Amino acid sequence: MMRKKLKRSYCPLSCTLDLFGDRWSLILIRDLMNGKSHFKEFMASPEKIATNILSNRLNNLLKLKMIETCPSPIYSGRFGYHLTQKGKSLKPLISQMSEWGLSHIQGTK
Amino acid sequence: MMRKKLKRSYCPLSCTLDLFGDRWSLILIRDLMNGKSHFKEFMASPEKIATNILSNRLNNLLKLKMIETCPSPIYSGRFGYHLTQKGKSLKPLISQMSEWGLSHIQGTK
DNA sequence: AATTAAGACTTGCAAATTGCAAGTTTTAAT
DNA sequence: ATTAAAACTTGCAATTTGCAAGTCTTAATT
Repeated sequence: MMRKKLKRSYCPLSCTLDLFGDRWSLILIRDLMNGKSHFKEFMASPEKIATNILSNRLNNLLKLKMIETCPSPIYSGRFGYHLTQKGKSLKPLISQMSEWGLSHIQGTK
Repeated sequence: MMRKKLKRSYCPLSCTLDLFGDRWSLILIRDLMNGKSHFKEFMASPEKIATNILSNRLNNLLKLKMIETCPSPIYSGRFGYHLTQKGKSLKPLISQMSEWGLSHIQGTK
């Protein structure tokens, strides 16, 4: 599991990091924002997440209500994941972080 | 150590997470932005970072040139840490993350 | 000059998390 | 009825974390 003890303090920054301050959660949110919605699609991203981590992070994001499952329009009987309003609200944060990377890290694109 | 293999991909978001996408680095940056500069001061924050982690993260941030050491104006012979221009450029990101926490996480203040 | 103390780390080690490979299960197409 | 693909789960070794205790400077006190 990702982390059990919630809230190291009442600081909003620290609390946010407690929720998804790991190396993978925001990568998934990015993929969801780019229209991905299936397990296989997340696995295809260049960062190469392991299946157990992917499964764990998706469950965590579900628990946090950042994403929801819905019947897949592609694979009948299966379902896909998509961002909730709460998940979508991370857009500015993702953008900010991407922009920082673009302007401060060599070789990003 | 924090992580050895740099760059899971060339995505600016992923690269940024590779640099300081952990539970502590941004907490330290926050403290530095709030004027803290000594080991002891970082330890006094409510999140209660362990000394080995603190030491490790400070070194990482030094290596990344997000912070610099400088002769301490308080303790002669000692030194303090302070943000470089690059470190200060994280301000919008920290703000964005804090604001998100404030408006989406119960009990933050 | 010797002793004490505070600041800043370092080390050791157990516990938790991560990553990789391999195995399962479920639904769907042939 | 078989085969295949998607979506997980399990096992396990390696890495990272967190806590306690110890060390090493420099600074102040006696």
